[in-house]
Amino acid sequence: MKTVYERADIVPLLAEIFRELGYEGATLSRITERTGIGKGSLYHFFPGGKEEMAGAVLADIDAWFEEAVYRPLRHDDARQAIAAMWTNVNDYFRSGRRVCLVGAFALDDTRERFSAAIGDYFIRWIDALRSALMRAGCTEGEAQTLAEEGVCCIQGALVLSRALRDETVFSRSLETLAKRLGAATR
Amino acid sequence: MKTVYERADIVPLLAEIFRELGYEGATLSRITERTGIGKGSLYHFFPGGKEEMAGAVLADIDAWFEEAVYRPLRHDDARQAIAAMWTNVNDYFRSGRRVCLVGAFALDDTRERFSAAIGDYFIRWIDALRSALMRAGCTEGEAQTLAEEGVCCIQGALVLSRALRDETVFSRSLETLAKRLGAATR
DNA sequence: CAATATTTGTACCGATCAGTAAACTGATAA
DNA sequence: TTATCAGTTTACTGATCGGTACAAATATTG
Repeated sequence: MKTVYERADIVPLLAEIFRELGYEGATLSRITERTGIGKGSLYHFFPGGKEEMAGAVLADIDAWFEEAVYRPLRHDDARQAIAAMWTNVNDYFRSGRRVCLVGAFALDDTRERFSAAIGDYFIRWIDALRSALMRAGCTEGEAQTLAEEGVCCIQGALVLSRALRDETVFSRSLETLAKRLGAATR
Repeated sequence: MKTVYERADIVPLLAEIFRELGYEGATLSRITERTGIGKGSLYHFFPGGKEEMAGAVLADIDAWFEEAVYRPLRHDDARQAIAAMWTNVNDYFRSGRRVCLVGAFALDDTRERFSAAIGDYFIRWIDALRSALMRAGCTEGEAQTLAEEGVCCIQGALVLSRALRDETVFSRSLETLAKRLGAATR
């Protein structure tokens, strides 16, 4: 019996492990242990080792957000895209049970390895949200402040709901946020 | 030449290392390398090893917040204590250049080791802030929401300002937050 | 001063780390 | 059938991991 993978199947598995254990905590042996994928296969797909694995995961996450969140915010109906963001984000982060890997990497030394990817992810999120807010009627300054605040609170809510082991904190924060941004665009 | 430490001198040094490298990233050899304190001394003061070191750091952090933030929020003049919180927190986190170790631990597997300490820290922060808000004139529900939101945004601002390498994000978030809580209490 | 207790430096332990090498498997296709 | 090739398994490397043992150095006390 021998299971055959391709790169695209492995990346989401790696993502979940990095999320749970962090970059330093995700050792090669724990990865093989949790996925059943041997070192040989891992190094076959990611010759650059752990760093390339994490890089691929970050790129995958970025691509998902680009398509599901940023692009709609930039190009679709503004109010609709913002509303979709709340539900997409709540689903994606599993009501706070799942962590934002980009945010987690930003907090420790791992930031130095992936500085560009981490900065980009948040810059583009804030920019996209600001764009939607302006199209929905905010001034540029107001939109910038609210966009920053929105992304900021999402990250904080992930920390807080995990710390308190209370997923209602996350969903509740999103609702409060949705109301505030909604009030500013009508 | 031989330097002699006591436990109380070592804990803040450890704190800075755990902050920068995270729990898994803070290896014994990196600790001795950055502090100049040998393994012999470390295990003399912390027989429980790395886990006891991190525990001592968390207790130290908790004690600082209890005295500088929570107690004033619970017992001193409410408006004054809240105002002091913003400046204390901004200084403590060095305008976002320094990370909240408790929040960082909450994001990965390290949470399992220090679950109680992590939960307590945030519970008590939120409770203390809610107490002050109520004494300043908020209803209980309003105070609870605002307190949660305050702590939540501080954590998010730390993530965001580190990710963007922009400390103005942190200070700006605190100002926005201060205004919102100020408006709710007059 | 001498005796005792505390603190530190060094050498070491087995386990695990990231990474390498190469034999092996199974499918595709000439 | 045979050659090729992507992918897997296994065994291995040297380095580093957290932790221990203990003697040397220093403080403290008598």
